[in-house]
Amino acid sequence: MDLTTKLTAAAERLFDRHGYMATGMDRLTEAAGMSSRTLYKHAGSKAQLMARVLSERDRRFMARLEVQTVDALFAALEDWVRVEGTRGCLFLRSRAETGGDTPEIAEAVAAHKAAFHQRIVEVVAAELGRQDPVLAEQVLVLLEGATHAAIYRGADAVSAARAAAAILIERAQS
Amino acid sequence: MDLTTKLTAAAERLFDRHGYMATGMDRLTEAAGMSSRTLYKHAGSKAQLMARVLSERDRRFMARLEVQTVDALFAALEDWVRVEGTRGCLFLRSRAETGGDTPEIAEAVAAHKAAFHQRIVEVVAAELGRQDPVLAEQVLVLLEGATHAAIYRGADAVSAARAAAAILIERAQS
DNA sequence: ACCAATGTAAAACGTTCGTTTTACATTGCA
DNA sequence: TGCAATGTAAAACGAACGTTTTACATTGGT
Repeated sequence: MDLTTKLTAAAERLFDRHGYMATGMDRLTEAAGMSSRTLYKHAGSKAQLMARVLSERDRRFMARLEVQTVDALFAALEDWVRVEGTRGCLFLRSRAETGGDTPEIAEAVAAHKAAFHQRIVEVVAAELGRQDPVLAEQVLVLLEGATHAAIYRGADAVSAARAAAAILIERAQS
Repeated sequence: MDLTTKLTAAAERLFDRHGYMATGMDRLTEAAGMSSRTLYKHAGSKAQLMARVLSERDRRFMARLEVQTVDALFAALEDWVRVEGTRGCLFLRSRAETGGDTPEIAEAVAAHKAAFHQRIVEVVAAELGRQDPVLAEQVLVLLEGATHAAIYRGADAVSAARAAAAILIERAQS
């Protein structure tokens, strides 16, 4: 495996499980199995490393949302939390940890959330055959809520959100 | 104003705006307007201070949720974000920042989220005249989702969630 | 009048932070 | 053959971390 890939994977794991600020670079060199010299050659800085973790995560997450129906969005989220666990949204968390004061991170988060919103708008439009910005906002709230409620309510939160979305969609179709 | 109160208020402001880990104790002494000796007499430690911030916030937040209807829960959240801003849930954020490894914080968060869930169950039961655990879970997801979506979608997220909840309630009543 | 409590100001504690540097080994290509 | 690139190991950088301590001022109650 490529060293940059190995580093990014190790960083994502540690930042996600223990927090961005709480993870020191020495713990990262150990987890990535490389010297700090090599780490900095590939990472640039801690903030740049986090930004790369986020854009990599955006790629993986958004790939799962390439679906045709709203219900499939929630099915995709169910798969995601089964694989990744329920620790909330790494994007919002990393931005909050840094108070929005780290440009690389703030930009990666803004890009992801814009894409996320756009995808939902598209899927809702495809399912209804027309634009419905309010319904899209409600689906976004349900997805965001499922992600964060699952932290302490478990996977039931996701299936409850899924059922709620089905009701809202059905109502909007008739 | 009491020194302990002043300290707790200053700590809540800084922890919420800049993050728990990112806020140093020197910034806290300056914001609270007291020496570090006095600060530590009242705070105990940084983690204990955060725990006190959280239980104080729990008191203020839960007081606003002493309502009779689900719609009033969302009205209360609208008021809350108008006053406190949209930076997400400080409880979930502080637990994530510490990886759940700081017992005082983890316990304060668990206590708050249990009370939050319980309150929703009660309000849903009062409105329907019967228990409905799934609907309660959906309302919880909508409240949690509104809180987090509002970070980047603004207050519209809360009113969208409010409208969605109204539909779910209406459907459950008939 | 005095003692105990409570506060300030500031230095110091040892540790850890993110990052850079020094010195050296390995490897792949011209 | 040899040089440039890429890696390791480890020490060092100054700054900042959470916390404690030293020395001193103010104040309120018996």
